[in-house]
Amino acid sequence: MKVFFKNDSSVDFCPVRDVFDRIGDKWTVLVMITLDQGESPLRYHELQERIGDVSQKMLTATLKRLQEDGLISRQLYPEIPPRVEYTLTARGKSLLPHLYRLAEWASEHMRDVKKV
Amino acid sequence: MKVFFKNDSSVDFCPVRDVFDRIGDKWTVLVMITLDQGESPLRYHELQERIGDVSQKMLTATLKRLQEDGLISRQLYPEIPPRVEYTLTARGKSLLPHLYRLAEWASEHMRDVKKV
DNA sequence: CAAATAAGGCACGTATAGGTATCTTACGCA
DNA sequence: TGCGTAAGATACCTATACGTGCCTTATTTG
Repeated sequence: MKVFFKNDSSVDFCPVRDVFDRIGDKWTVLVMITLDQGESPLRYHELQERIGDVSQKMLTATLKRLQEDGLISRQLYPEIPPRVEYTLTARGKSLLPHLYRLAEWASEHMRDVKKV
Repeated sequence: MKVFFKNDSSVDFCPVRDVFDRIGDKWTVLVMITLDQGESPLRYHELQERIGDVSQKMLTATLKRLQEDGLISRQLYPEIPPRVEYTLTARGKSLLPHLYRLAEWASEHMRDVKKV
């Protein structure tokens, strides 16, 4: 498998690098898992409350980017006040098992590993 | 499975958050995979060349942290000039399959996902 | 008429991750 | 006598990820 080298002559196609550049930020994975654990669609403020310590600015930015990438979908109900519901797309769901496996690994090993 | 909430009353134990805080930086995963793909121990400069665009400062810092966390081991041969070899530990190796699965997912999906 | 409500937008400030450039050590070799 | 070599250390600088605080909109309710 071709995994990552930037200086690999043939490519600027480096899966490992790409995926960690994309989801390695502070909130993306958390938002995806929160959506997965909620009973399907979650509204903006529900997400904010469940995650707890995410700022409004970062939650907005994270949701926007996830949507642009086709990992979540955004449904706007033009009521007053507005209602917006977020759901994982099929592509988003397809990523989750891998994240959970990492979480399992972490459960078993992170206690011994230095906290950030 | 308890995955992540910081405001979960019982814990400051949030596997997903922990593991991404730890390996979500720019170089950690790359170093681990480079070690895995090399024929076992790799020397400092070999790592630097294979990765290609890592700075000396960041490679040193990344290796040091990986070693502190028991994910790689460092063998110093006190010759002149010095020789240092890095290897994955058992714990380090146990993390790799999960990283490869993420890479596979990325191979299939990242082309459609916006690049950083 | 004022307040509340949901989902943000926007300006500003800071902390830190990461890059660059220079220095060190101890020896063999020309 | 001075250069090359491997593995870093250290000081300095910058870019950006992230946080904070205030503003907006359109309607309903007291």
